[in-house]
Amino acid sequence: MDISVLQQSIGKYVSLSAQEYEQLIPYFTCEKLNRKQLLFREGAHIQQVAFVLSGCLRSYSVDESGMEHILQFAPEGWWITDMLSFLKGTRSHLYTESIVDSEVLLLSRERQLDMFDALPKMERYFRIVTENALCATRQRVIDTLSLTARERYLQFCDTYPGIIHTIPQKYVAAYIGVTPEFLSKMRSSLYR
Amino acid sequence: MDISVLQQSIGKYVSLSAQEYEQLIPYFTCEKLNRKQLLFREGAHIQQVAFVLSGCLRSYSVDESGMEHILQFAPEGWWITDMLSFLKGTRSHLYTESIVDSEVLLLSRERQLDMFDALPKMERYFRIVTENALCATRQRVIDTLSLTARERYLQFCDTYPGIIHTIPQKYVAAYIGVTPEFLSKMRSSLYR
DNA sequence: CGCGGGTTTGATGATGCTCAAGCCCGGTGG
DNA sequence: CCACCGGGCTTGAGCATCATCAAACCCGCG
Repeated sequence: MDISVLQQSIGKYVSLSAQEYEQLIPYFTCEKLNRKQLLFREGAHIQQVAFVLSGCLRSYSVDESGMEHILQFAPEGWWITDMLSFLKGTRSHLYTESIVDSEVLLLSRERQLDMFDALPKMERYFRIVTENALCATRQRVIDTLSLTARERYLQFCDTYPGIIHTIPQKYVAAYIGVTPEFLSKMRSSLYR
Repeated sequence: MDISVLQQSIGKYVSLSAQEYEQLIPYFTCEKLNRKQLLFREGAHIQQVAFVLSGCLRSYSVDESGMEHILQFAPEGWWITDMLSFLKGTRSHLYTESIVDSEVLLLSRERQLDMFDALPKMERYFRIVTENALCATRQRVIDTLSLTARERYLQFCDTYPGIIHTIPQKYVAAYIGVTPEFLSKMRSSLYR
């Protein structure tokens, strides 16, 4: 398996020797996912966090009326899991699904904590990754509070120029918090 | 100054010796804040994170129409700052204000990074605090996507039973994402 | 072909906002 | 003690945004 994507991500924040990278490998397991394959499902205890080597995943919740709401997209180089279930051991309220054929590295919480003791630099790496995720999520809260649906769509196009053309529009709608129908109407009024 | 609130917070996640707690003190500076006093303002480079010893703070943004949107409340025992400016050194888009007379400990990013090297347990502590903050913020995103304004209000009452009666209603409105007028109407229709 | 999922379009309706007025109440000065 | 002020909360009328529901369309795929 080619873990160079992970090495690149780690290398951005801490520097590990070749030997330390070797040491890292046994903590992870690799898994291939097909398009639309579920990695984690609602009701389960999520014990793993996934790092995307290739492809793209999404995590979403389904409300009581059956509507999906997307919490996160995870393209190549991103981490994804249900943090709440992963950290607290509660039952998950999220589904995590592969949008296209993907390859992920899985790391269990237990092994992650062992890793933190064995390789303190990895605790630093995850501290920074978590800080960045917190920033991004806070910005999203601000955006949903202060922007209109139209502005949130434009913001999304700005923030994720890469995936906008590779995923169904209805996923964009489920992320910015509107119905697919309304997104369609916004788009038709924008490009005219 | 009485830093037992901080010790209690740290003690929840890592165990420090009395000597290590002593070692910690010089990293922080203490500051008293009056009601409505601004700690950080928009446009500044936020170099510090604040830990609330007593009182309550809030961080909020002001959109171009002058409306305030509250990102976070920080009662006793909580950390607060503009993560984005604090981490990336960008100019802040947030105001951080003391709601009532408060006492905070300030920690600069520079000193925090020194502290991580001197006391790895504190890096672990902040890793966990950040993980928890990420969980909470993600839950908030889910709630704003899947709940109605009425449900978000009830959720808020549930989540923050303590502060609901100590802060102006308009702050609650600015947090859950409705106008003060509409919150008032929701409340009158709820309690009848 | 025909099927099915995604997207579009249109009519209608609910949710939540804007603006304006009035009220309540604690503080301040005469 | 009262008059007055100002900020926060309430109430109401009218309106904008966005959802719902239903129908049609498009297009890749079996």
